[in-house]
Amino acid sequence: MPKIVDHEARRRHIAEAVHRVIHDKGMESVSLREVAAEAGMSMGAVQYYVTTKDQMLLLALERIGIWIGDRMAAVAAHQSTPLDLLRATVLELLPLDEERSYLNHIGLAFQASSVVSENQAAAMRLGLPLLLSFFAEQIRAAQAAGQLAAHLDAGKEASILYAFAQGIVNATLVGHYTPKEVAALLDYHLARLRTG
Amino acid sequence: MPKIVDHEARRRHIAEAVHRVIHDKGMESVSLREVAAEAGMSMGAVQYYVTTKDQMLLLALERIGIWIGDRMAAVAAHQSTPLDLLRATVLELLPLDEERSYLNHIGLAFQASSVVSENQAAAMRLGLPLLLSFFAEQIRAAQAAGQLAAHLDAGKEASILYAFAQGIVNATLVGHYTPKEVAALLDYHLARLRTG
DNA sequence: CCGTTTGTCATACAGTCGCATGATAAACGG
DNA sequence: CCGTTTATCATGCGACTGTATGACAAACGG
Repeated sequence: MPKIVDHEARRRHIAEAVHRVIHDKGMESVSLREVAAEAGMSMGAVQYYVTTKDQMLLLALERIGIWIGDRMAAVAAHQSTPLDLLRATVLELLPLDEERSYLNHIGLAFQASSVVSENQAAAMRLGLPLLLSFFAEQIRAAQAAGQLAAHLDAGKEASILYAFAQGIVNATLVGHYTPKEVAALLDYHLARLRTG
Repeated sequence: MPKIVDHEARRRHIAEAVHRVIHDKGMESVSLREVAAEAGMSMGAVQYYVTTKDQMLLLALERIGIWIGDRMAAVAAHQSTPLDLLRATVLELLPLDEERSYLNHIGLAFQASSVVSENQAAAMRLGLPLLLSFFAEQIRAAQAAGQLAAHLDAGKEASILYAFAQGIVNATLVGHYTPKEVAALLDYHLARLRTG
């Protein structure tokens, strides 16, 4: 068995096991043993790819970032107008189906964990500016296309839009909103930014 | 020593110790021993007031709700116009100083924990509608007073405002915004809701 | 003054934790 | 074919976990 193993695949496999444990039993019950069992491998094998628990969590966190990035890129390739793209991108961040709910669930756990672990906080901060500048860029494009009002501050609107999305995620995961209400709220907000 | 003890005070004392542990070392390192040490009492004494760990966390969570409620009530007593009150109330929820940062830090940890514990999720859901309806009421009052545009949907605006606040909290706790930027964002958003 | 309640404490329990170690086997390079 | 590298494994270690239990002291009611 040894020698010919795809390290990248193994790491991804471990990261996904961490995700499942976080989702099913919460961040507090993430342990090397639990993750190893979930991944279907021995504890020693996990340790071979990840020397410490913090490293394991960091690996899982980075993979979440990649996952989100991939989803965003996929959406970006399929939309027509800047405003459609903006709307689709925000929707992509919201827990509107099982996969997005799963992703947000894990993201929220890491958000809380990040406040206490500087490593994780740093990893978390990596993706944020990219997302914000992407939002801002799309808002400016929509303004140029006459879809959004020209007087809007694109940077601030991007921040507000992102904050809105995160807040909705929190409330929805606790069970306060239904997917339908969430989409309606986003459309209501976007409508007010329109020209006219 | 026994017999003449203020049970309520003891429970509050324990809850505050839990808060400090969550804030300083994260939710994962909350244990009966750790909390007892933080509270300056023996483990047995803690167990006398709280029979299980879940109960202890629930107690700490309820106390957070009370704390926030008290802060909101205090603010509500000191403002003049509906719009001022609305603004002040939202600001009260944001991590603009050490105490509010402390409070939000703990709240975020519970938010993540709640997704896995139904008890905590239920407790979390308790305060939310109160806050949302308070926001909506204040928005309607501001509309009646001519401070906010009459065509706004008060309910949706309340939801958006709260989501915005929660999202800003997340980003700020990870270290992305400064208090000044946060306040500027809120004012920018409120300005667009104004009459005219 | 004495029995009962109320509060506190130390300790025991079985289980889990992160991490380290040494053995073992498979595939490689020579 | 053989030594080295790569990968996996089982196991051990001390520390810590949540919970249960029994002893014990202080204050009460009668």
